[in-house]
Amino acid sequence: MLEAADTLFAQADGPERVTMDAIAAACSVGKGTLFRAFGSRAGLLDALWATKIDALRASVESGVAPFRQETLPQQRLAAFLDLILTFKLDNRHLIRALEFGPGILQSPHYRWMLGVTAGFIEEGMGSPPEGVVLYNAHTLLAALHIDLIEDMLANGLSLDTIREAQARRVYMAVGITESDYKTLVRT
Amino acid sequence: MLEAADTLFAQADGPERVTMDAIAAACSVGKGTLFRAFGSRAGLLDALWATKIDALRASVESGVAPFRQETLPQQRLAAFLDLILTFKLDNRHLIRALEFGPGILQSPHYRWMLGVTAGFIEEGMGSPPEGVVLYNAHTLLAALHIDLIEDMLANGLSLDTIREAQARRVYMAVGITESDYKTLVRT
DNA sequence: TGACTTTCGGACCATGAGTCCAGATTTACG
DNA sequence: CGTAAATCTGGACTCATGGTCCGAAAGTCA
Repeated sequence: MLEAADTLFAQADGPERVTMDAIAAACSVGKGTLFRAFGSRAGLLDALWATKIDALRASVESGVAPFRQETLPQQRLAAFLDLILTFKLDNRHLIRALEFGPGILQSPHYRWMLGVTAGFIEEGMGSPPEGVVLYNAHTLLAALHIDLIEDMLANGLSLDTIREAQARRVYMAVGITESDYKTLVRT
Repeated sequence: MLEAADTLFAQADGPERVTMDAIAAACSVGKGTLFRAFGSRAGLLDALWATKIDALRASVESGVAPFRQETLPQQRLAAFLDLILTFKLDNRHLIRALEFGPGILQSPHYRWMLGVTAGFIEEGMGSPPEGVVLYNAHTLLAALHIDLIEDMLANGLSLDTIREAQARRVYMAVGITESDYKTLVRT
């Protein structure tokens, strides 16, 4: 049932074009059933997102590949954000639908990403000023808005350029110590 | 006419609650007239935004106060972003309506902000790697999404904390030279 | 088989953006 | 002025879409 919806989103040119009626039809099921199962459009999108994101979650939490404990937090963070980037591009229509609805920031999935990101940042920085960790985590994720990414891609930035700039930014957000920052500002 | 709409947005608790019918009624005008004047809801929002943003535009382009040529680009950028922050908070409902609609990134107003931001960054950095200026400009602005700001405010970060973190980030985006960055990464 | 419960599906409702045209208002002109 | 043409106005109407609801179908048990 989710698969049918997923296919529809993947094929459609815009997420707004995928109506609940269309999804119900694609599942050869009544609209009532669809709504009984997911409660609302948002619920359906959430459920879809959940199935998609489980792979990410698993690889991060089971500490394999670039996420083993020995790897520098900076590198784990960079790898994590890069993973999210490709994930979003792979599911751009679904993600677009999610990010245009209100309340993504409250969604458990976003909250999870935020927590992971903040964790890596905290590991990487010493004891940063109050709020900086959370701010940096939020803004790193904000740089991954699908709309923004696609706009950059459509305006001449290559995916690799974006990747590099993002990595650069990660090191800046995490790798610089407070004292480095202070000497920098003082000049 | 725009004033009436503005008042409605300011009073309503959510921008979705402000319907075109309501605006037409508040203007004591027919819906037809409203649509003839602005073309669509998006057009109306845009027109409203334009009137609001003109003040910002003027102060930045006329080079007064924190925007005189002598001021460091970093400081001008920080001042600019801070201005946008307060501007967005002052007009949160309107801005929310804009940012939830698709295509803000294409809007001339956003493009203007992007240009100004990128200009300051370029002034402040030497000759950064291809695409970094644009990337940094985009992501600095992305950190100002009203939804994000309000979420942070609702989760214990004070406005001053956000301001400080933002300033910090500006200096990192602009103030660090390429060689500083490289020695940093190498460690 | 027959009474009772659960689930299904699509007709139906509510809402809000955008259209359209009959009438009002203004302009043009003799 | 008076009248005809041109323009403008407002709100009734269409249309799309998320969400509800109820009669029917299917399942369950004795």
